Amino acid sequence: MSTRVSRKRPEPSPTLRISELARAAGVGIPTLRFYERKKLLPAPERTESGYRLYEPHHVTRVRFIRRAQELGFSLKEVGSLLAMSDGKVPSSTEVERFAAAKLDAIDARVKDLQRMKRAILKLMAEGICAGAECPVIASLGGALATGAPARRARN
Amino acid sequence: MSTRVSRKRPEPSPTLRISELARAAGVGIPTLRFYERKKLLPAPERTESGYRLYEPHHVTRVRFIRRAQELGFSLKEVGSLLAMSDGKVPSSTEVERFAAAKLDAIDARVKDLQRMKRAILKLMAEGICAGAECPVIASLGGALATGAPARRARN
DNA sequence: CTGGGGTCTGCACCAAGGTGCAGGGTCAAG
DNA sequence: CTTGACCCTGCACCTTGGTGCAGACCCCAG
Repeated sequence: MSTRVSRKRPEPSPTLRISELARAAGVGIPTLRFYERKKLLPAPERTESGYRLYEPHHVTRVRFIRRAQELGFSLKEVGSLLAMSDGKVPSSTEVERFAAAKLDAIDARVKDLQRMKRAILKLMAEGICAGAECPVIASLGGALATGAPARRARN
Repeated sequence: MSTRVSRKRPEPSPTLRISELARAAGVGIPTLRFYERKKLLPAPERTESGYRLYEPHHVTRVRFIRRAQELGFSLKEVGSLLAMSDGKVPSSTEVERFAAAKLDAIDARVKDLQRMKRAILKLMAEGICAGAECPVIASLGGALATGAPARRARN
């Protein structure tokens, strides 16, 4: 395994081809091409024959994408985060506004998760609840009796 | 507004028709029919002419679905949570195992979010980082130098 | 120089979670 | 009894985030 780089290329050029990056980052090959189309990965160097040549830090980048996704960020948002970290971003104040917004979003998400956690714990402590009275649902579905905000309504 | 229920129906039957539920819960009408098909909402009563008639607690239920989704639960998972809270669930131990798993998942998510938050704060404190060295990426994308776990690899 | 991997491109397809639209029934008001 | 707002069903379509597949290079070993 991996003897392919073998004695024919002992130079300090630790490039990866797509299958190696895929394996290292734990994703499929089509996914990498997909990320490239979506500009989440830069178009990599190519060999003369057109094979993509990645560098080790791309592994980190791809893993970051996956982790961020698991945290509930869309690929578009991940792209913004990456652009931010790449320093390739419009204005510096914009960076800060974006980052601040992200922080708020994270805090809100954490709070909601903790609310749900408490509700689940309560549920387990009290036994199964009946119908509409369930604390889990009430804790997150509650309109707070402040009337309906009503964000959308089409068709 | 809502004079439709007016003097023609003063009985203690506070039913909602679909547009009212949609408005109250902040979703579109097709979404409600979609949830019904997906068994997230029970098939409601109908009028003689086939109009759906919801009850007030359905508002809570729909709001719960949306909140849970925002927290990163899929509709399938939300369905399990709802089934759990409805008490319509296979075995009681299964409930607990599911709930425990959810709690673990929530904890993990919170931890990652907090990790990302710290990284963003650091990023803001230190100014924009360069390329692969970015603390945001490193904090979440890091393979921990333990070699590649390599979960998937198709095509 | 032939075979078996690996890779390329483009296109089709998938699942989730909806959204929109046509064609038709319902119902209260004017 | 017509009009307009609402509702019904079914079907098509959309976006996101990928997967899979065909057809064709590339490349190294035997």
